[in-house]
Amino acid sequence: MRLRYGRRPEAVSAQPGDLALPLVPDAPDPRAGRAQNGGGMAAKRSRTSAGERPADGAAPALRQGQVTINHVAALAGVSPTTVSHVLSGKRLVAAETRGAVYDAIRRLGYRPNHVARSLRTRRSHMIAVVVPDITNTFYSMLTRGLADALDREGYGTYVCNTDGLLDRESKFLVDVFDRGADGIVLAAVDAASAGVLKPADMGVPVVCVGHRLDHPRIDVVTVDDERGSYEVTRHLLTRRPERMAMIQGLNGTPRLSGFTRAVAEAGHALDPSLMVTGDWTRHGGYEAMRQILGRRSRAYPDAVFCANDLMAIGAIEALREARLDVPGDVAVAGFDDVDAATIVHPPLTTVVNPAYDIGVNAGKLLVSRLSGEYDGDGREVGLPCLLVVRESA
Amino acid sequence: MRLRYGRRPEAVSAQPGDLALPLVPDAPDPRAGRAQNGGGMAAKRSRTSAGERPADGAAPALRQGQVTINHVAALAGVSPTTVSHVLSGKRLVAAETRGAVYDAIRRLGYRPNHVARSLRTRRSHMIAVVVPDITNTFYSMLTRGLADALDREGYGTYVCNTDGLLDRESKFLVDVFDRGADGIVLAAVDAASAGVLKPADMGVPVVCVGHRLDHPRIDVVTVDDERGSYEVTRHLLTRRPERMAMIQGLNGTPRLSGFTRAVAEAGHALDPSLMVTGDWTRHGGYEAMRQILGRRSRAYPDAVFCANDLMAIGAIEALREARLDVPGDVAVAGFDDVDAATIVHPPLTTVVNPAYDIGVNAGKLLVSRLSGEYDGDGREVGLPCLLVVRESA
DNA sequence: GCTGCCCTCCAAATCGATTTGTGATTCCGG
DNA sequence: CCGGAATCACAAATCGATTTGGAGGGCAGC
Repeated sequence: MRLRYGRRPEAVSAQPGDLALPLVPDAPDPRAGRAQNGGGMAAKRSRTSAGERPADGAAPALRQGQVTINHVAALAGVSPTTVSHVLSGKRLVAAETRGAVYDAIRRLGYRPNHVARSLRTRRSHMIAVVVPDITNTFYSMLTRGLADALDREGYGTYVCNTDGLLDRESKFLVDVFDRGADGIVLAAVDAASAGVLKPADMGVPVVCVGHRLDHPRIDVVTVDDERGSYEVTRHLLTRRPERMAMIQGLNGTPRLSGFTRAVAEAGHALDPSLMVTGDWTRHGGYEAMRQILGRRSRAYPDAVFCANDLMAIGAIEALREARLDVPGDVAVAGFDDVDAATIVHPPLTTVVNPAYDIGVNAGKLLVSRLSGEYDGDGREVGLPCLLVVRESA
Repeated sequence: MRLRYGRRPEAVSAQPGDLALPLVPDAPDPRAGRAQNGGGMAAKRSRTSAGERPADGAAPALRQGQVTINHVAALAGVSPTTVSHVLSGKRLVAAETRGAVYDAIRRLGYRPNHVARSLRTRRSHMIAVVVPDITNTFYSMLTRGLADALDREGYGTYVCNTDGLLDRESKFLVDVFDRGADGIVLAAVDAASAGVLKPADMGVPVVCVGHRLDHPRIDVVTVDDERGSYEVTRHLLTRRPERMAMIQGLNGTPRLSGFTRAVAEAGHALDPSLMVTGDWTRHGGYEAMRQILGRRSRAYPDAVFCANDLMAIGAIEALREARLDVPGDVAVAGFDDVDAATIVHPPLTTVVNPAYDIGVNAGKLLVSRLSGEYDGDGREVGLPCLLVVRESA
């Protein structure tokens, strides 16, 4: 008759006491629990692996004080297998035994080693987000939304800044893959990086932000930029402007096309000299506006749509310098609705680009694949962007 | 006579060709390389571990297509040990052999599994940064600086947002520890969390931002807030104001004391009703300023120092609403020099808080410990903060 | 020809967990 | 009182790398 389980040995020599994380529990002598449980079958265990090392001189003890599942098993008087099952719940374990295990865990302050677990399960519970620059409000918002969505599900967030450089982008992509990230959110400007395809083909879920990647299993979350710019342009048009201008960003098609569509619908003609390009920065917007104002023909535009708020802010600065009133002389609208949009004077009319929601949705898409709840073709979730009218237009 | 090494077998059945990351190299039949090398000692290897599994029905193949060090070894006709040594350079390997190994690596598209490596070496090459909110420019700047400094050294960055909540802070701290982070940067508001001590005591390097933690081995990077506020206050005093006000932040001593020191030095008296507290946000600054303006006594302050730029911006808004001119009626100064400081009108006089540099320095501190270059007591690096005079004061 | 050393490489143990196949009990109904 | 099902725990293999003691061949010196 075995009287092992449920009879947690009274733990004579389990020194580490009740500390949450014992400082030096290096030798919670595994044999302590063993000796008391009747010495039956448990004693015949003969593996020489960890947890058995008594205190012979050659103790490795690198990051010292590691309490392993073996220590717990020994103290609880069960096998490591059982401890694992108690923890994961993958197989039934008698209530009494379970209690003993939990007790041992508490006494030793055991914390599972995630790395070892990851190796075996091939799950790191970490996802990576690749952005051009976390310093940019849009991306930090996105990252925050993502982190919040993932945190709820027990996933951690790993961040990479590419600065929009293609080589950094692919470098990070393989790095992240090698690190065993469970999923990847790609919000880099140039999502065309061949690097993404590897992880995606290797079975790591990838969700892309913005770009629609031509891959059967990559999810995408987009915002309807085209529609947003269309709406804000239509708003500008209600002021019946004579000359519409636009400061577009480097290779930014959807926002441009929303603008042209609205203008065309209204039957306006577009003066090509009023269509200039900025580099998405505040300074770029400033320069672009100066370029517009410096044209030969003195006919100033009376409404300007900027492809993002930063450039709109720069544009307003240039206009102020030129002693032009906003919105009196020229109306200005932006895109994104960053914090700064309400800090400039006058407050910017713009379109909200729901960065936080994009992050949350990317997270959900990822989680649904990771949990196995979804496993089909690439999906696309499109987020609307709302027009918010303030004083600049 | 052994003719093994240097004689990479001509690889008859190394199907995966030259792909960088073969899609399904599940069975680059390990025995292929083996059979050709003379069948000498190599054949006597009898372990049944990975890489030996032929193609029997029960193939696990979770994240399929993993090329392991064993595959490489087999193809190169050497042992896994040798491959490892080639990769790490920890022991000499004959040039010929090395070539064969590299060749096999290339052909198979082998990439080391970081998780397995971490398990053995106890190094994850990942550090964690714990911040209140990555969305806050100060923290995203800090994170960026940190990431840049670490990236150079081959470390990745893992981000946690605590929202300033103590329980989240400690939760993340143990999470990060369990995940095997090699180091931790703690920039959370309440660095007093007992959670930090665990990792620190367990030998994981920790560097704290701002707070001076009372622990012998925790490095700290601080900025001289007190000095900064002192300087900016002195600047305000050059305008010979009658009534100085300050909007301080929740529990923010150093900035407050710099202010009081400067005021006292100038021989001014402080009206307690002109010392109010905001919650570090723009709205908080707005409310605080309204509180000041709404006092019984009609004597408006003529100079206000705000503990951060966000509150200064809010304060300016409140002043504009009250039709008070900045800096004509009242001068305003902030602290941090965020982007928005130059977007408000008038541009804000402030003190630059070198967030990026803080991050870089935190990274350096960490790296110096991780590389073993330094291993002493906790250090402290203090960064100066520069006064930048613009139009608001 | 023998000893001893150097150069290369290998076998086996190890990191700390999870996963299965299987053995041992107990509980039932027939 | 027996056979089968249900329950519970264990041993051993495994994840993919690193690490260390040692083996074997080649060569020099005596």
